[in-house]
Amino acid sequence: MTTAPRKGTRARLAPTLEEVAARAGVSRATASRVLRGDARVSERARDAVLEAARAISYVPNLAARSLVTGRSDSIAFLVEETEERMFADPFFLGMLRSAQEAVAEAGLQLVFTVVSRPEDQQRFLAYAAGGHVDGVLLLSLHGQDRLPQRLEALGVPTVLSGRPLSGRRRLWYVDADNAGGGRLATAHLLATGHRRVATVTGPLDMCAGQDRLAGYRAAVEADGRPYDESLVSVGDFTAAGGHAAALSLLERHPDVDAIFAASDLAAFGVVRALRESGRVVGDDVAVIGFDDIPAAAEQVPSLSTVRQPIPALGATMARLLLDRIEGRVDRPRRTVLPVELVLRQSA
Amino acid sequence: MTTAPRKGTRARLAPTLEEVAARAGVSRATASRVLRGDARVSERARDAVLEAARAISYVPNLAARSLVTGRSDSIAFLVEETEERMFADPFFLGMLRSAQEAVAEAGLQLVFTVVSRPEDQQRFLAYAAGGHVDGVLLLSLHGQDRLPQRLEALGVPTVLSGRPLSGRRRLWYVDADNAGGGRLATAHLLATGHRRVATVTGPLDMCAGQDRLAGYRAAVEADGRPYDESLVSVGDFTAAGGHAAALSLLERHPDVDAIFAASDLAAFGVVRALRESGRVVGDDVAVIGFDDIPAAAEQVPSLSTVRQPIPALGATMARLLLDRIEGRVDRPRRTVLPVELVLRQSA
DNA sequence: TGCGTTCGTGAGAGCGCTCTCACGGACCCG
DNA sequence: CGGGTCCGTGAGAGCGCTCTCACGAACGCA
Repeated sequence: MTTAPRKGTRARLAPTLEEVAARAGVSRATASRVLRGDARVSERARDAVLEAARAISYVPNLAARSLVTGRSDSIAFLVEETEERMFADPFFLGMLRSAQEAVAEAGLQLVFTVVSRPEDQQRFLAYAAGGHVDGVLLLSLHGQDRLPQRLEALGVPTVLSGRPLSGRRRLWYVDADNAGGGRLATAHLLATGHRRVATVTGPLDMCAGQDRLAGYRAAVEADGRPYDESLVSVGDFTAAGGHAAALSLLERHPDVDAIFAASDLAAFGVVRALRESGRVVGDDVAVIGFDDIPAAAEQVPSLSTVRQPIPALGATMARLLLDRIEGRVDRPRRTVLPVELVLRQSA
Repeated sequence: MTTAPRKGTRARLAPTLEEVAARAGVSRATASRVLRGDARVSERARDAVLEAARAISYVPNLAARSLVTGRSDSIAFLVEETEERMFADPFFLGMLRSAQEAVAEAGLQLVFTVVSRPEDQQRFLAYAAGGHVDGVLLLSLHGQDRLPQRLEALGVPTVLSGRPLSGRRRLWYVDADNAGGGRLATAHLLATGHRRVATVTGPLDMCAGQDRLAGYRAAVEADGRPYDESLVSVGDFTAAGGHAAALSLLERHPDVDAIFAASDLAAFGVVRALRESGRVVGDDVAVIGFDDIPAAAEQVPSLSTVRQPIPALGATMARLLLDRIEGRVDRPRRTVLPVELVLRQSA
């Protein structure tokens, strides 16, 4: 096992189906049928093949299989963020978990890839289009990134997390009702007597950021107020971004009495800024976040927030992609899942 | 593009090398040479092939290539933890980042897989042994888990993060000097006048947990004191585990004046327990952690800790695996990287 | 001028599997 | 008892690529 492998060959010559078949005294075709679980095989042949395969530790060569079937039986979970941001945001964790479960249940392998630099994108494209995966679950799409279009053009089925900003004609996606959530949160703040309701947005090159802001604006205007841009401070879904955005907001409007933050992490940053300025969260200033990550309930004071159905989002993405790969669905489908306002101490 | 694909076929028939060659007016062999960057091709042929490939958006079928070369040009980064624990621990983040960079630099694709349930392990084994990856970087090996042995037996080169507890004969690994780190931290606590120096360990089914404890013990005995098991409280590298372990420790030994925690996350839990019991960290009780994750420096008070060279660990693992795959190294190699004591406010 | 050496190229085998097709035997029905 | 249907099986093609080998042209040197 530890003899130097010649370049380009496996260290150990792997047993082939041919050898299994010979050992079991059947043809390659029959051995293949048994190992793929085809029903029309006699019990005698089945036992012989399974025993032979076990005896020589046979593992099918997936490249050879893939070359014939055109399938790899694996799915990519692709996150276009730096590793740092991905690990910092429990949203990705929840999505990964639920997608992983759904994909595993279908008997496929989920491989997780993070693309943080432009050259990574090119390599991933060749990897996916080269047939290493049957489809891609793509998270965290920014701005005018054409990766989904390029994947689709190369024949790689792709399902996005979140509505893309552009080129949405033929793209498949699963999204939460971001605008509805923004409206819900803002309307609640207005209805509970707050007069100066501000918002710390997400990145505005992402649809989720835009939509949550649009929801805020809709709620403000539905309340018969003018939309005041100075009450809007742009963040980026991170705690640090939320903190900075809140500071600039407090400078412009020291009398702000409620803030809708476009993510829970941003809300944590907002809360820190408020506390540093001597304000009491939930009393002087109400705060509502977005996502309902587990940490939201554990904050002091606990964070009111708009709950995204993260497990359902991941599972729905995975199932939609699998249905598409199997040819059970053939026209681009977009799913929008409802959100829910969760009231705690901060509002 | 959106016509229903027949089961088992790609939605769009991908262009083949044959078509590129025909379009460029050369043979398949020459086209292949150009696309793989083989030097011995005339400029005229090269240009024609590249132009033809571009024109029809040719992407090589990696399954076909892999069938011939026996290589997939991708590496698995495998974490045997639940998704939650993996995301909660910045150690994995740092390892992923540095491994990803080293692998990308060599032109290979890194795929990241998390195995949290026993059935996942079986699927991964078939995936890896089936030739989808050329090697595996395996993190977070617990107890008697035989996965590395099984991978090696199936011909999949594997490099471990951390020395395995058993079957270490033929296994390759990269580790930090855990025992040395434990000794360093404990010796410092003893040298600075602390009289009741306790430890909150990691999981004792992992070598890192055992070794850091062994380092603690060695330092205690080197100081001429008896090794007192009641000063040892078993944790699991998590903050919650550290908190619980510290509570039970404080119950047994209210007069403890220094604690060596086997991970920074555990140290955070210890600090919280101390604070809850009214003790002042760094004053009443000194605390030293292990890892030096970024959050350690940001705590109040900032956490003294044993710094693991996380970027070097990940990069070394990746390079060792790549060297092995290329046949540049052929005998099992184990690398142990030095650690360093970083003193801050907590000790 | 003749022979060896390089260089660029193409023909063709074959990687390990799946899948279609054809075939023989067992079975059922009229 | 003959003609159908089924059922289990094997032969063989071929997926798209890489790589070895052989060949002719161009070049160097004696």
